Amino acid sequence: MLSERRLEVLRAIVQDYVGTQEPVGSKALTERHNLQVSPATVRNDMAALEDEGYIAQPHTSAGRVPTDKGYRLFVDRLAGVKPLSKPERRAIQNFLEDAVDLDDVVSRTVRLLAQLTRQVAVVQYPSLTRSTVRHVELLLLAPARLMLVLITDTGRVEQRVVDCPAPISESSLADLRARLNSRVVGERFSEVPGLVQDLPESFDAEDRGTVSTVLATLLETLVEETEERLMIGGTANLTRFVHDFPLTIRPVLEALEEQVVLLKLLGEAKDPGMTVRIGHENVHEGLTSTSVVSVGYGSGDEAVAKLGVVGPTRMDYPGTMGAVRAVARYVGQILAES
Amino acid sequence: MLSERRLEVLRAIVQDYVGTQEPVGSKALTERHNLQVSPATVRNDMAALEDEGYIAQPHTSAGRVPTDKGYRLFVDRLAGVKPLSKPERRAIQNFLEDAVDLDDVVSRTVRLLAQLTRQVAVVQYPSLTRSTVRHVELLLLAPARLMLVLITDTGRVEQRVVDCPAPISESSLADLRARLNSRVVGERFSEVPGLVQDLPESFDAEDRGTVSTVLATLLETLVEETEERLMIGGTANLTRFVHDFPLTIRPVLEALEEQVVLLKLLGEAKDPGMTVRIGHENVHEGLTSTSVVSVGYGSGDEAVAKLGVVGPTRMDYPGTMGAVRAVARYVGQILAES
DNA sequence: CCCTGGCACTCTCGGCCGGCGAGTGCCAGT
DNA sequence: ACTGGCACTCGCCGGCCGAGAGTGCCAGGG
Repeated sequence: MLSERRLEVLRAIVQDYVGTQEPVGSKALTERHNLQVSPATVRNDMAALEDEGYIAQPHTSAGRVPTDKGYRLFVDRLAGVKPLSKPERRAIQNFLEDAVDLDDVVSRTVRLLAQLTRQVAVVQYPSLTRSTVRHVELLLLAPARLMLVLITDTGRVEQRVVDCPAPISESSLADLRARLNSRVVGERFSEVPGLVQDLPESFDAEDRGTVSTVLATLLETLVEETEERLMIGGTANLTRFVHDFPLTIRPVLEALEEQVVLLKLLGEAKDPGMTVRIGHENVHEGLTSTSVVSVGYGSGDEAVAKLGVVGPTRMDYPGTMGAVRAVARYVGQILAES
Repeated sequence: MLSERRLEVLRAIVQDYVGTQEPVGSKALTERHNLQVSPATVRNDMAALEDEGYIAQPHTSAGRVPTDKGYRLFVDRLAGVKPLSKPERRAIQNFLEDAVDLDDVVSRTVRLLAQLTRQVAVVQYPSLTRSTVRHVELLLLAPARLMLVLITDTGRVEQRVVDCPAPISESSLADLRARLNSRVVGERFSEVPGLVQDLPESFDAEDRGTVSTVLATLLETLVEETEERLMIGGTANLTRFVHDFPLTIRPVLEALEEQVVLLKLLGEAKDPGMTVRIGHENVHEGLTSTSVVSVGYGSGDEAVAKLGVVGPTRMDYPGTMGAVRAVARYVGQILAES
């Protein structure tokens, strides 16, 4: 067990290192933080912290640098979340309020997060697993070809072209449209399959094939749309670290281009509250020298999706966590209003 | 006027420099290309080329490097477009054929271009200026609130929520939906305003305000959607140049995040055929050390949008142009089929 | 037992120097 | 008009050195 002062030393090391980006030595520590002990004492503490694996020295006789384990202890026990200032919060709210549609909300959120944290921002589109059907529309494109449009309560619209096994009349289609909507509107996606299962039976034999095809496509769309989309931004912020790790930046950019990777990254954080994954805690090997701060956000009491930032392990955790949390809160608010 | 051999020397310099990324000297030139003259002669030619501004030396007594003007001459007069190999073309076709919808086509195209050219790929979504309305749908969300869904012949769907000045009945709405569609379906966007202008007059006074509001929203959507969206990819390829210009990469990444900038970039190329903008020919200051190769592509005989790549001025122009042209061709083909 | 001051040691970093080699410009000769 | 020769210019690389920062350890004192 580490003494109180040693924890304090670790905290000081993390803070200084994050601020200066340079290994921090014992003397500098005692000067900048009023630890009330001599450098020699701090050195002993540092040796102990190093034994425990919380800090490391890049080269013999250089200052110390926090390890992933050190950052972990820091965020878990030593640091709080730094709330944003009132003007900042107001700016967030104003900026998000001007959004005109869902795409705009997400894109504004990404820009906001990237700017606030000066890091790479990732925002998942609101999830559809918990969302409900607002409307299903069917349009005849050709005698045996129609378009299925699905509108969700989160404001997303998806369309699919359906090739029918047989031509269908406008009246039958209107019939199907009406019955379909009366059954599924307002229902959660997961409920839909059970609700439409018996629909084909109530149609004439000639239309039954088409109805089945339409329903199959609808269910398929629901499933596909449950797989999330996301938007990223602020990659230019990565260049701030180019001088330090020119060779680390490439795998990060590559990972960021793989939506699958990012979705998994966000998805891994099971906690609906804030999650911080530090360095090697990220399984994807391109991201082992980055940290990910993510949090769920939602339009109501439930979290519908996640957002977060990706940055170097040497990030300002309290500030970043504060920004992420605040943005998530306001986005949820905006979504609930619309 | 430059002699034939001097042009040949310039071509050799460009080719060697692009290949090696290092300033090329007179001796190396005579060895690698069989110019049939001595290094001394080449030196005289190089001095002449330098006087004319086609090449420059980074430092006294280093080899020569092409200038923007040199590259310009190279692409205009000295280089052809290098066609892709048959296996490459087949791979492109196969990869694009598997696309399931428009988003997928665009996303696959981006990945393909980025991979083929090992540069940053930019693909504009098919333009709507020349496209036509396939269907307009109106859905009642609340008594005085409805959703407008616009479907285009390129397969894009856009939706807007409309707040009406007064409640509207389902029957009036159905009436509006039918009349609206009978007028605009199949028409080009630019024609729509004139076609719907007098619609409000044919409705009862109570609905007239709502009809006007709906029409206004529709026209607004048409205009907004004429402003293009685009997708980019392959930014990780930028890191290949990080060692050479660590400070150049940041403005490039920033520019790439600004859709407006990219749209202007693609839009500036008036020629529907291939356009190459080299270095300072790009007005955006972040991109003055990059070249942009772009070309229009389309589903039929008309170009509906552009695609291209952004890379360092020291790129393999013939190869890049070949890849860009081939991809554009196949995308056009795929779009025409679907 | 914990803290402190002192001290010798290690290593990085920046500057400096000198040699090497690539590449050049010029000139005289064919 | 081309070529070979030659002197010259620099950038690059490796080695060297001194400064400075930081460390570990030890002996002494509260």
